[in-house]
Amino acid sequence: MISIDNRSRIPIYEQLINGFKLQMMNGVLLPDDQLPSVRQLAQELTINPNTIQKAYRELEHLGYTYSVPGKGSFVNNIQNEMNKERINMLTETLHKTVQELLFLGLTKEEIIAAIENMRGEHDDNQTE
Amino acid sequence: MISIDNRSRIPIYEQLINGFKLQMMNGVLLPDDQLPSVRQLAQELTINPNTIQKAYRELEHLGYTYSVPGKGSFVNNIQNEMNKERINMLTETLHKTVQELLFLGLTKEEIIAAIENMRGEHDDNQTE
DNA sequence: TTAGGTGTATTATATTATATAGTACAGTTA
DNA sequence: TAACTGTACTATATAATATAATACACCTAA
Repeated sequence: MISIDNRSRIPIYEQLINGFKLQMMNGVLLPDDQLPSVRQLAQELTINPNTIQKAYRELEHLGYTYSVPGKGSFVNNIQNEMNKERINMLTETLHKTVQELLFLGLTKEEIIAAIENMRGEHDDNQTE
Repeated sequence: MISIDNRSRIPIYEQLINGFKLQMMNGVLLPDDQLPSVRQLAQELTINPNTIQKAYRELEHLGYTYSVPGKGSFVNNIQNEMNKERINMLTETLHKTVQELLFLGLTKEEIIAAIENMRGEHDDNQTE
């Protein structure tokens, strides 16, 4: 279930978009899986249906889903492309982060050692 | 000079805060250095003095600066603490980024290789 | 065929954060 | 004294966001 933080600066509709994107990336939502209906999700999360609608409209516009009036909203088959895009984003973040750590005095060796010591688990947090 | 992006979602006053923080971290602004006056900076950046004031108020509240009415705003002597805090933030970002890259199928070796190949320069971009 | 589900569109309103505008006052300094 | 500093205050404007209330067309199962 997607969780909403009402106190976040990120708008609700954008939290929804991010949440669904994550679920697609992580295989929780597979191609042609149906998303919750606008009204149902609105009721579950206690937010306005128009806000859900806005998120769904944007998800479809971004190519992540397709909507069939009268039936529902469904996941598009673009997992590979999404992963590539995501990897590009993360690689860029990695680059900037390492650059600044280097500037602050850490050495490459220290940074690499930190990575070596990481466990292989996945952290399912939402970007703030 | 601090640059402002009027199209960013980050409010101007927060861009100012981030900009000054960066200048302190990078040694551009040293302890007891004077910040530009509210009115002068407002004129240079073509933004309202109240917006500058808000940023300065927040910077002081966060402990990064101290203000003397009639004299000006000055940098506090907390460089070391700031660097430590910044390193902690960056390390956490590094951790999350690597975790997600691992989840997406990259190997530790690939990630480390990417870091090895980085140049040691510093990228002075502002967080989006 | 009908009832109840689906997405979609529209208009109006409220709320909040942000930014601007204008003014004022007290302290500092040359 | 004049011109600079920070600071405070009220008012207004604007944009983004969220809610509210309808309405319509489509689909599906009873």
